[in-house]
Amino acid sequence: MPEDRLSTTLSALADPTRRAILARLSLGEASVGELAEPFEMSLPAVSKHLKVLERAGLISRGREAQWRPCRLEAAPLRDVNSWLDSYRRFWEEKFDRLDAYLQELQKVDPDAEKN
Amino acid sequence: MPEDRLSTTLSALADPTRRAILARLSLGEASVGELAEPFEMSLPAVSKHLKVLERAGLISRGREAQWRPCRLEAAPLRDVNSWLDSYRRFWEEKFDRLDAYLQELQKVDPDAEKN
DNA sequence: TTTCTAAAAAACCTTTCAGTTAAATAACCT
DNA sequence: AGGTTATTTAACTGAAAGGTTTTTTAGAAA
Repeated sequence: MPEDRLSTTLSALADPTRRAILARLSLGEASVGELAEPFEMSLPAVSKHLKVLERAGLISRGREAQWRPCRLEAAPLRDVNSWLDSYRRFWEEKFDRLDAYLQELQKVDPDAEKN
Repeated sequence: MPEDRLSTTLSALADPTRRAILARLSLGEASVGELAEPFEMSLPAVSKHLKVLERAGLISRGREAQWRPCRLEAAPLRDVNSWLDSYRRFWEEKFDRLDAYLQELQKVDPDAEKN
């Protein structure tokens, strides 16, 4: 159902195993077996996770003999980042307000932290 | 089973209806009915989406008479942004390579764009 | 050719998800 | 009290997610 690209990307990222795989791939190419090694999970399960990542364009796969080395493809992450950008001001604003509040506290009772 | 925060956030965001709700809330507080209005979807369905967003900490809800106004809470988005940060160099690197390629093209055939 | 290894596909199971309709809550307004 | 409005809860459905084991495919090596 989530036919739009951003939904596909985000739901691919919404799984800790898949994020761990991406983290591993950020260190360099790896085969399916190498990627599966840290997980207490069958190989086909990892293979499925890789297919999800591939469908989302987050990885690509080559062929070398009987291995299919995976590599990270960051373009969809950039798209997530762009989407996030339109909300950046909200968390920055929040921080500013907290900052202002803390300054206000200091003004009213500069020695509060000593108690 | 104890789902990590980032996974909860990302899977909440992986739905276009929920992202549309957040986009609406970025314009200001709104009641459930107001939020539901643009969608061809029953009200309980929207109510469920709101519960998902609330569980993810992406919205908070007040009480005003029979209305429950929702407002955007951006902190989890900041966390997504932080996570993304460690991958930023990958898409920027990619861009650099494209840039280098384009410069190479110009060097080899400086008049290509005139054709 | 046979055999080993890497990976994917198939078939299946269970849980979660996104939606529905119908009923319950809660606060306001006569 | 009784009725209207806003929202949630309950009960149900169908489809998708995430895992399993078993079977295929593909290439390397013997």
